[in-house]
Amino acid sequence: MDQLLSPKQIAEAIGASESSVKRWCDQGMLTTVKTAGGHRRISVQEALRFVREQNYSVVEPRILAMPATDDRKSRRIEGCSERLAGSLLADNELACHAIVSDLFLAGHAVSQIFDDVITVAFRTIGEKWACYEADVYQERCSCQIALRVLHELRAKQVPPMPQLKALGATIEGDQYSLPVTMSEIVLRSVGWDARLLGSSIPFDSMINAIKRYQPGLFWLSVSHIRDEAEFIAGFNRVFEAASKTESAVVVGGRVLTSEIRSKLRYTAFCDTMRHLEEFGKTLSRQTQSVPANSRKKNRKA
Amino acid sequence: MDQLLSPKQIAEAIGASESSVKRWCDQGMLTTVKTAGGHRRISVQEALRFVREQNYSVVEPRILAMPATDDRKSRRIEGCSERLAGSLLADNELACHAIVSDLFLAGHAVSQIFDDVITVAFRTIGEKWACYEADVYQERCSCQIALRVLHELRAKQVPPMPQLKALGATIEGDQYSLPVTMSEIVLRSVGWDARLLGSSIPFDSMINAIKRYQPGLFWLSVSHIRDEAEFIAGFNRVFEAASKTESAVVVGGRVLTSEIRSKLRYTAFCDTMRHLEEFGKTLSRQTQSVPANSRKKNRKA
DNA sequence: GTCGACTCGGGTAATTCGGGTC
DNA sequence: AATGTCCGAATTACCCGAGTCG
Repeated sequence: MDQLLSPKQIAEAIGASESSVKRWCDQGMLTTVKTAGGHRRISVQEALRFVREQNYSVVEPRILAMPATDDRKSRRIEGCSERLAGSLLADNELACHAIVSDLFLAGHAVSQIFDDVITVAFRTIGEKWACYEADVYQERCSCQIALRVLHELRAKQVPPMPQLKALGATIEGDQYSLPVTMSEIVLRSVGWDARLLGSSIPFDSMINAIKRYQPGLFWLSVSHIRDEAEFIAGFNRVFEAASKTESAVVVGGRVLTSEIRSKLRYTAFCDTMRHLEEFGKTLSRQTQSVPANSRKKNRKA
Repeated sequence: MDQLLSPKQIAEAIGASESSVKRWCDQGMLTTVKTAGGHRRISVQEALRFVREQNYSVVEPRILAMPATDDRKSRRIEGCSERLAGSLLADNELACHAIVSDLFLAGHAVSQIFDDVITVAFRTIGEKWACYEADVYQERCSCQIALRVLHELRAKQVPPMPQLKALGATIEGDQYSLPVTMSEIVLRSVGWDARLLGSSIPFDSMINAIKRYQPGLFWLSVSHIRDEAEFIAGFNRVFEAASKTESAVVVGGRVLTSEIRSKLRYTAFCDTMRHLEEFGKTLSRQTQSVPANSRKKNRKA
C-alpha cells in the first residue's frame, strides 16, 4: 500500500511547480528514494509529513490525503470505479472530485467517464445497499456528492453554441437526477446547447417547453415508472408534439424494457452515454448542415 | 479547484499594493500558508472572506474566479430579487450567477441573500405559476439553475472545521432541494461542517445517519408532507434518536403550521435562513466552548 | 525491443522575501 | 496608523535536450 509518488505528482498535489519539489528533495527537506535510473520517488507518508510539519500548509487541490494515491494510473479508466465507490461511501468529496477531474483532464470522453466509472460506482453502491451493507442515506449522500462533481465538470466544458438547442427531463415521479444530468453534460460535450428542465416534469409541461424552445433534440432519462399505461400515453403525446417541431426524441434508462419500448415512438433509444454521444454527434452534423444557409465552419475536429 | 494565490495576485485582485497584502498576512488578517521556501500563499476562499469582511471592492474578479460584474449598483440587495426572477425565467444562467456573486462579494450574509433574494424570487415565480403566467418546466428549470448557483457559492466558502458536524435532509416524499441546500450553506457560513444527506430520506435512515455521525446539529427542511400522522410519528422518533447523541434538532419550512409544530419535539424552529444562522452561531459557540478542555483560542475575531 | 510519457539535470527569467524609507 | 515604493538576496516557475520508466 505504500505507493511511491513522482515529483510531478507531489507538485500537483500541493500546488507548486515540479522544479520546486525537485529542489526541496535535493535540499533534504523531502526524503526521497531513488530508482535505479536516478529518478526521485517519494512515499505518501513522507509527502504528508512534509505537508504537515516542515511546512504548515494544506494539501489543497488533490488526492494526496486519504485515498490510496495513484500513479499515472489515475489517468487510466481501469480501477477508477472502485476507487470512486469507495470515496463516495467514505464521504470523501475531495477524492471524488480528484478522480473525475483527473480523468477529464487526461482527455477521456465524458461519456466514457460516466459509463465506466460513475455509473459502475453507483451500481456497486446499489448492490451494497441491496445486501444491507449500505444505508439509504449513504446512497443519497453519494448522489449529492456526484451531482456536485458533475456540476463542476459542466462548468469546465467549453460553452456550447446557441444554435443547437436540446432539452431534457425526467418524467413525473422519477427523481433520479444523476442520469439525466450526465446526459446533459454528454450532449454539451458534442456541441449541443443542452438544458435540463429538471426532474419530475409532467408530460404537458414538457410539451409546452418543446413548443416554446423548438429544440433540435429532446431527451428523457427514465429511471422509474409509476404507471406504465399512463407513461406510454404521455410519452407518445410528447413524441407527437416533438414531431411537429421536428425535434428528435431520445430516451434512455434501464427500466425501459424492450416490451415497453415496443409501445413507444421515439427517434433513438440509448443504452449508454456513449450511444447518446454518438447519436448527438451524428444529429448535430445533420442539423447543422441542412439549415445552415449561413456558411459556417463545422466546429473543430 | 481551490488553488493558492500569491500576494501579488491578491493585490491585483483587490487593487491594493503588494506590501499591504503582505502586511495583512503578517498581522493575521489574512490566513496564509507558506511554501517550503517561505513564500506566502493564500487560498481563494480566504481572499473572498477577507474582502467580504473588510468591505474591499474587487477590481479583478476573474482572479478570484468570480463571474461578478461588480457595478456599484449591483451591491444593494434591493431590486435583486426581481432581477433574479427575471433572469431565472429568461433562462439566463450567467446573469443569475452574477447577481448572487455580486451580493456575496459585497459582503452580504448568505442568509440575507437567501431570504431576501432567492426565496423571494422563487415566491414570485410560484405566484406567476399559480396565475398560469409561468409553466411547471420554468419553475423546475429555475431550480436547476439556482442549484448550480448555490453549488458555486458553496465552493467559495472557507472550508469548515471538522469538529462541528451537522447533518441535514428532507423527509421522504419531499423533493424540494433548494431550501435544504440553502440551509447547508448557511450553516457552513457560521462554522458548521454541514453535510446534506439528500432529499427524500426515510426516517429510519436519518436515525442511522445520526447514530453513525453523531452530529451536533441535525436539520430538516420540510416543504411537503404526504401523511401528517406518519410525519409526526417519524419525526419524533428522529428527535429521540438525536437526544441520545445530544444532537440539536432544527426544523424549518412553511408547511409546518403552528398546529403541526405543537405536536413535534424539536430544539428550534426556524422561519428564515437568518434565524437558522443565528441559532447555528449560538449553538456552535456553546458546543465549542463547553468541551474545549484544550485551551484553544476562539476562532479569530 | 519499441514507444510514448515521464523525469533528469541545469540554466534562465520572473516573483517574492524582508526590511528600510517616504 | 496605514499605505505605497524601492532594493539586494532568495525562491520559484518555465524551458529543453538527454536519459529513464512502464
